[in-house]
Amino acid sequence: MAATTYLPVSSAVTSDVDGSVVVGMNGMNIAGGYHSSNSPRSAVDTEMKYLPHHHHHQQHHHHMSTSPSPGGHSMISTNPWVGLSTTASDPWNTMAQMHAHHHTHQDIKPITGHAELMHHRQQQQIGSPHHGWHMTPSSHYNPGAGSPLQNPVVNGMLAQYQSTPQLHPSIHRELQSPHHPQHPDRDNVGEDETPTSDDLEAFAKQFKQRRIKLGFTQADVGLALGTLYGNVFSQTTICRFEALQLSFKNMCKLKPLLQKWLEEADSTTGSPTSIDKIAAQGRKRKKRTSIEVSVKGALEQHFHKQPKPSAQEITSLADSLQLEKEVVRVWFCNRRQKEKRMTPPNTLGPDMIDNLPPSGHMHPGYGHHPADMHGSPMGQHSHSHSPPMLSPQSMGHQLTAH
DNA sequence: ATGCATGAGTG
DNA sequence: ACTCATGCATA
Repeated sequence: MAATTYLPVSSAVTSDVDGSVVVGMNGMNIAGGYHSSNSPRSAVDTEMKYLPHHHHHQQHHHHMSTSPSPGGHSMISTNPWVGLSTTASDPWNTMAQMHAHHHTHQDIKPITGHAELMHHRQQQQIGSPHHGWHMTPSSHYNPGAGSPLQNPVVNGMLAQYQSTPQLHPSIHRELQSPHHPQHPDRDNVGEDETPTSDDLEAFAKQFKQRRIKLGFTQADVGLALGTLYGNVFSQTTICRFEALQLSFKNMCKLKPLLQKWLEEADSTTGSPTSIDKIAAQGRKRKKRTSIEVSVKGALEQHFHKQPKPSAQEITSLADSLQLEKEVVRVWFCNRRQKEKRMTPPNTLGPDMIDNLPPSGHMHPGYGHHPADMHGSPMGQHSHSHSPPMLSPQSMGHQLTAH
């Protein structure tokens, strides 16, 4: 069933280039191993206690004033460090005030570091995959480690990258308008400008290869991006980038950063400086609910029939599957997102029968049919060149009419 | 490497 | 209430 547990969630930390770490907590600060010219290694497992007191994170936030908030509250935090009241609301338990949102933060980007080459994971204390509401601050292995990172840039945020929010679905990728501001004299730098799916695929592959050769872990890169530009990313994101498991748009956004990191990384090969650190503080987060395989199968089936079930369908479905409605809702959201990734999942269970087209013959690998559904923009990747990713965003249904 | 989750932004 | 970008916690 559903395991609903709340866990503490990390907090922000400020690491200094020279290895000093400053944690925003009362007398708590942990330091990880530091540099090691080349041999990354540093092991420090710090256990943090969950503090019912959220400090608040900042890390980055940007914001343009021009946000027409419906509520009529446009607030620009002049000082990112000012204590913003964290809406500590438990959507699952005590949902009450949902106003007073000062959206000035996204998910925080905790910095975890160290441990990589080695194979020591000491975490994992959960025996049963469900039940329990514990707030265990401890245990969290830290990926990333002392790696040859370099680059100062600390002190709060400076390079405020444009967060590339969905400005608006104005897509116009390959437009060769006669009036587009391009370089009169092209030598085509081949650097920026919307890459194609193939470019991304190629870059991702190259990136991964270089990264590994340089001896960096995905977590390292994520961290480095933070020290480099002020945008920290998790191991997850880097991993997804490499695996092309992000949306086209997201890939495009990240590429420049990773590209730059790559340049920096191998140009400075041999430069010490490493930072790592971690911190955890808390804010509660619902624990991951494990959905039984059988239930997943059922969800998949419904997904095929109706990718976007109505609120009520969700309710009844949740009821019949004995899951919280919210869990089901989120499941569908995530499932939909998956379909939109560059490397979409092949929705097909080994034996997912039951909805074959009347014609009765599908290829091993796909099945689909009515309903509409866009197609996966990009086939796994069979060189040649996959069809351009279409416009990310508003491609509700765009069949690549060949 | 991924499953489930959070939250900002949008309607 | 949904989409999207992201990530903690896991497997």
